This record gives sequence, structure tokens and C-alpha cells, in this order.
Amino acid sequence: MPRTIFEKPDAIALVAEVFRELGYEGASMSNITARTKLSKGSLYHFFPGGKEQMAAEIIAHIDAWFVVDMFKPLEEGEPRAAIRTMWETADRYFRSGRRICLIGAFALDETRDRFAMAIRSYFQRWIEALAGALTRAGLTGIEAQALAEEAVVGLQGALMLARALGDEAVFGRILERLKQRLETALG
Amino acid sequence: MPRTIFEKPDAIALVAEVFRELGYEGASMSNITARTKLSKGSLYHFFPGGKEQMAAEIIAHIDAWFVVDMFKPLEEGEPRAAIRTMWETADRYFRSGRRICLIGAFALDETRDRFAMAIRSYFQRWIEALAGALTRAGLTGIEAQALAEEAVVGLQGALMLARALGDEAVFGRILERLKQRLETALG
DNA sequence: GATCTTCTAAACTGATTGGTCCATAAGATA
DNA sequence: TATCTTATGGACCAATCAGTTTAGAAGATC
Repeated sequence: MPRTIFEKPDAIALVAEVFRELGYEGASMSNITARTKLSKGSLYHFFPGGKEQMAAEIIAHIDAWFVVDMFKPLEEGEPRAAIRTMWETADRYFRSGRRICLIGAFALDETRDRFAMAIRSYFQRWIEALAGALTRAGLTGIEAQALAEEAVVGLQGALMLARALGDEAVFGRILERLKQRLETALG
Repeated sequence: MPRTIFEKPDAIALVAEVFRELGYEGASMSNITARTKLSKGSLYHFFPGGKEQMAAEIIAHIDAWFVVDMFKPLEEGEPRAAIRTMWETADRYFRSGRRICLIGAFALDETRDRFAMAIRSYFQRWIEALAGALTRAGLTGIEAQALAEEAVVGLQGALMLARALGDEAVFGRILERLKQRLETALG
């Protein structure tokens, strides 16, 4: 029997996609082994804490990715350029609406309670990073906060609607309008 | 042993709340019996098809509610008043963000595939009903369609963000801004 | 109050769940 | 090549899963 050797970063990425497709409860160990080709031995070797640890590490992994690729640029870069880049980054990350936001999905059911802190801080930092960039670009704090909330909310809603309608085009269309609205507000 | 007698409409409403809290996969039969106080005997009496039938009837029940209380008024009523009422209806139905949209939640994972048609037509009709009202109120078809998509998307995103942040206030705030935007667009 | 239908409770089934264990295969180090 | 660490496959476990069955209780009809 041929053996495939995985390393932990691979395992995290593979299991993450299964959680994304099936949700936390829907992703059973047998589902995970079947879709990732990782055996139970491997999975419990990497994640002795089982499903809960898998999900926790996946959330941390996603969060770290967003910090580096979206939040830091918004917090530290030239605000208008960073905001423009944010839309491209989001479109790439969410594969133009074919991929959902796992952290958002976890927020909807009782899975949220297991990871409440991580989920809250992910959205909080996203909104704060974007609001900060909008403020540095000249908006008042109140306007910036409201626009940032709307942008994040609109993006999450767009992911949901794209899947609900089975229509990828709607995602790009809504993203484009959200982008336009921020640029209009900045004048 | 005291017996409680339920009727099917009660059963549908009770089970719906469990699906809302736990998601389709997270809602096991023992969970459902525990939270609803409906025994397995009762559940399989009302829903011989098991979980799948429960979810299907719940979706149909929710859809029918929205048709009567939101879509028809938008389609048939005075457009500006109907749109204003829509926001109140939504706030009441979703309990100011404490209750999620089950059909939206189903759209996010593979549960969608089981109920794809019903999920798509629910969102389609909502957007079309709102776009129709906006058109009758004077907007062009293109503007109306885009604004309707944004409103529905924003509402769904607001439900998600409210739960993610554990902050009910954010839901009302975003709803208010969405409402303002539609009214501004109508002049 | 007898009968008939509707609904409930709980015991039961086989399949699947999350999780444990361990012999051993593959890479790395020496 | 010998050794040591890391990763793997799969058998195994108790608990839980969805679903079935059945005896009988509650309401309705007469």
C-alpha cells in the first residue's frame, strides 16, 4: 500500500476546505479522511484535540493570512491604494464567490460559541482596519466606521447570495458597487 | 407519564428554531427531541421522511410566510410604503439580529444542494419583489435591480455580523443605513 | 360510552460518530 | 547502514446517529 506523506500546513489547508464545504458539524471524521486522503492516524497525529483543534487552528491560520494580506496593508499602507487592493485580495481569496468565508459561516450556528473570541476579533479587526484607512483618507470617524461595516457586511452577504443563487456573476457585481461606494465617499 | 399533544404547525415552528440554532447537520434527532420536547414518535409521525422532510417543510413554511408578509406587499402595495414596511417586517422577523436567516445559512454549506431550488427561488423572489417596487417608485430597472441586491445582501450580512460580534446594536444600525440609502435613491 | 383516528413514549435496530491505539513505513541524521 | 523521529493506515472502541416498531393514551365522532 502506497503511503502519501503530508506536512501540517498541507493538512490545515486540506481540512479547511472540507469545513468550508460541509460546515463544522457536517464535516465528520470519515468525510474529512475521504476528501483529504489523510488517514485518521495522520489527522490525530497533527491534531490530537480532534475536530475542535482542527477548527481552532484553521481559524488561526485564516486569521493570520488576513492579517498579513489584508489588515496590515489597510493599517499601514497608503489608504486609497490599500482599499483598492483589498477588493482584489478579497475577490482572489474568495475565488470570485465560489468560496465562502468559513469564519462567517461558523458565526451563524452554535459553532460560534466554541470560537466566539476568534470570530469576533477577526471581524472587529477587519472593520477597524478598513475604518482606519478610510479615516486616514479623510473621512470622519463616524462615516468611516459606518462605511467599513457596510463593506464587510456587503461582502459577506455577497458570498451568501452568490451561493444561494448559484450565480457567480452576482458576487463580482456587488463587489464592484461596494468599491464604487467607498471611492465616491472619498471623493 | 404526562403527555403533551402537539399539532403539526407547532412542530414545524419548534423544529425550525432548532435548525436555526444548530444548522442542518448540527441538528440531530436527539437534539431536536431534547429542545422541542417532541418525542421521536411524534417527529416521525409528522415527518415520516425524517430530517430532510423536516427541513423541506420548514423552508416551505418560511417561504410562505415571506410571500404573504413581505413579497406580496412589495409586489402589490404602494411601493414607498411597502419598502418602509419591509424594514420593520425584517427587523421583527429576525428579532433585531438575534435570529438568523435559516435559508441563508443553508446556502453556505452543502445543505444547499439538497434544497437548491427552494433556496434560489426565495432569494430571487425577494430581490425581484423589491426591485419591482423600486421600479414602480421611479427608478430604472438597472438601478432598481442593483439596489435590491444590495439591500438583501446587506441584510444577510448584517445578521451574520451581529452574531459574529455578539452585538445586536450593529444590526439595527446597518438596517437603518440600508433604509436611508433606498430612500435617498428614490429622492 | 363505544369506536376510531391521531398522536406519544420508549425500547430497539444497524450504521456512523469522534476518538484511541499500535505496528510499521518513510525521511532525516549520523 | 544503523538509528531515530515523524507520519501513516487501519483495526478497534464506546457513544451517538437516524430511523423503526409497538403498545397504548388522548381527542374526536357517533
